Parts: sequence; structure tokens; C-alpha cells
Amino acid sequence: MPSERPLNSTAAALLGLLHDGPMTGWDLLATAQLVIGDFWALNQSQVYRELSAMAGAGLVEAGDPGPRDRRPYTITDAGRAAFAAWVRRGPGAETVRFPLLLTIAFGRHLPPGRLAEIVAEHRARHRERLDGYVELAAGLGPDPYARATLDFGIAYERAVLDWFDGLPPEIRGG
Amino acid sequence: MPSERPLNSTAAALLGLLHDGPMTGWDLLATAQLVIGDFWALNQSQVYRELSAMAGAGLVEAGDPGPRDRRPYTITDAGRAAFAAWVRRGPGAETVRFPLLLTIAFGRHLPPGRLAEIVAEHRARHRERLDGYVELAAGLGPDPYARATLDFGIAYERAVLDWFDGLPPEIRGG
DNA sequence: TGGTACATGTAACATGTTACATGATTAG
DNA sequence: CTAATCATGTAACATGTTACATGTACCA
Repeated sequence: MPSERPLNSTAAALLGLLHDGPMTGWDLLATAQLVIGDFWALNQSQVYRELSAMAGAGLVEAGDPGPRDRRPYTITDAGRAAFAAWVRRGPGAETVRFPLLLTIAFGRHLPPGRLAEIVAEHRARHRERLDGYVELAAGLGPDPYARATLDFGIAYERAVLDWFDGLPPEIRGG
Repeated sequence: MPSERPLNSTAAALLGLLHDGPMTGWDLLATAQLVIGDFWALNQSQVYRELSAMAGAGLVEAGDPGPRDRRPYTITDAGRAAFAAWVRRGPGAETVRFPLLLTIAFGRHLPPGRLAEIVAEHRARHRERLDGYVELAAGLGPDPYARATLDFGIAYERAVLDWFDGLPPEIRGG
């Protein structure tokens, strides 16, 4: 029963959120998407799956269902220990999977107009994301950790926009 | 037999590379890691799996094994059509999964010194990546598509480094 | 009282990762 | 001859995605 394989990052993130008190799967999903969703995507199925797995491993405990079957999960001491081990171990390298770059890499197989269209679409999405982040930043509290992750988003989106603006006419369109 | 579900991006990328002529799984892996590996990770198992699947679907044809069982795959007309449809359809949004941001988001659960250590390690890796890209860029040909993807890498790594340098002392260490 | 949002969960499948088994060829 | 590298492939598992089934509570 000792030496279970280390937590995956999604499970660890859920445990991290549970440090602030018991939550249901639904609440965890919403909170996670809000707090870490921009750099660590997760969905409903995953949350429930990780919760059952962690309940099985004794890292969380399911409480009695409340109204609407809301079932609060509470982190256990084992869960806190597993989380502490995970966070202490340090994160791996990030993975960037950017399909637009794939399309551009094979750009010679596309009519130039179509490529420019695609590029413009994506630029607009990034513009919106940046605006959203900047707005968020204005209303942010003093927590340096939340600030740092949001700052990353802003720095990233700015860099992407600048990159778009520096693309040659063969790609951006003339 | 018609209306097979659309290609996944990894399969499409392999088809893209096969436009330049038949290649074995091994060569495809090496080429792909070189050409698109920085923004579209793939590994050996995936390559062979996609090749068999695509062979089954008639998008590629396996040739006769040569020395060392090297088995060249050739793109078929159906493969070219599937690739064209994929590239024309346009890419989805990128996914960034950045475990370091997860660690920072939960930074209050770490001793500050340890967090600073982790941050410094990651900064160093990004520094190296940037240097590698810049070096690559110096020897690059005139292909605007390859240039654009490499420029993305450079813009990204520069933004990440700047972000590192702007982190507050609670995170970077004093 | 009917629609919308809440809430849980499962099933099926796609994709990604790691490890292993097998053998050929080449370089030293 | 032997170690390293080349090369293919499979197995097992982890993770991510999509779709569906089921039902509850709230609000207009």
C-alpha cells in the first residue's frame, strides 16, 4: 500500500483546490476552470474520474449527498501528503500543441487566401483572449501567485499578437 | 466507406511529410521531430500506429521491406485528398499545458526557497531553447513557412523569459 | 407547469506514454 | 566478435474527449 505512483497533475490540482475546504465535483470543475483553466484544461469527466480514483486511494473522502445529490469531497491527510509530495517534486516541461503552426508549416499546400483567412481568424481569438486577461488583471487582488499566472497569459498573448503582426504577406495576406 | 471521420492532426502531419516522397516510419519520426516537433510533439509508437491505421484506410501504401526491414510508406491519392481536406478545414485552438504555472498557482503550499529553485531551473531551460532557436534561425533558408514557425518559437521563448524576469521576489526569490 | 440550469455518472473511443521484445546492420 | 545504433512492432496503461442517460431544483 505504500509507494503508489505519483499523482498526475490534474489530480494534484484538484487536491490543491480541496485544501480550501470540501467541494463537490461540480464546484471543483467550475473553480478549476476559472483558476487554472487557462493553462491546465480539464473537463467534467476527468474531474469525476479523478475523484473516484482518489477516493479509492484514500486521498479524498466522499461525504453524504446533499440536495441534488451534491456530494462533497474532503481532502484527507493522505491527500495532503500526496499533494505536498507532488508540489515539492517540481513540474515537468510544458507542452505546447499549436495546430495553427502545423497548418502554417504545411502552408504551401494551401491557397494563400485561405491561409490568410485562417490566420486572421486566429489572430482575432488571441486579441479577445488578451483583452479578457487585461480586464481580469484590473480587478485582481494582491495574491502574487494568481497575478503571476495571469501575467503569463498576458505576456503570452501579447507575444502571439506581435508574432501575427510580423508574418510575411505570403502568410498574412497582402 | 465514404465520410470517414476527419484526420487527426498527427496523421495529417505525417501525410504532409509524405508529400515529399515515400518514407519509413523511422524516417518520418525523425523528420517530424525535426520539422514540427517543437509545436507538435509525437513519438515512435504514435507514428507506427497512425501509419497502420492510415494504411488500413487506404491513405498510404506500405512498400516492400528493404534492408533492416525498412518499410517505405507512400501517400495515395486518397491520402492526398484527406490531407487537402484537413489543411483546408483550418486548425483548432492551441492547448497550452504548463505544469509550472500549476505549481506557481499553488505556490503558497511550497517553501519559498523551493519555488525559487524550481523557477530558476525552468528559466534556464527556456534560455537554452531560445538560444537553440536563434542559432537555427541564422542558418535558415528562405522558406517563409519554416521561418514563421521558428519565429513563433523565438517570440514565445522571449516572452517567457521576460515573464520570468518580471516575477516578484516571493516567487523568484530575493 | 414547463423550461433552464444544476449535478452526477458512465460508456466508448481517441490519443499519448512507457516499456518491452525482436532482430538486422554497422563500426570498431 | 561485439557493442551501439537502426528499425519495427506490440502491449499495457494513462489521459483526454464526446456523447449520452438520468434525474433534481429553481424560477418565471
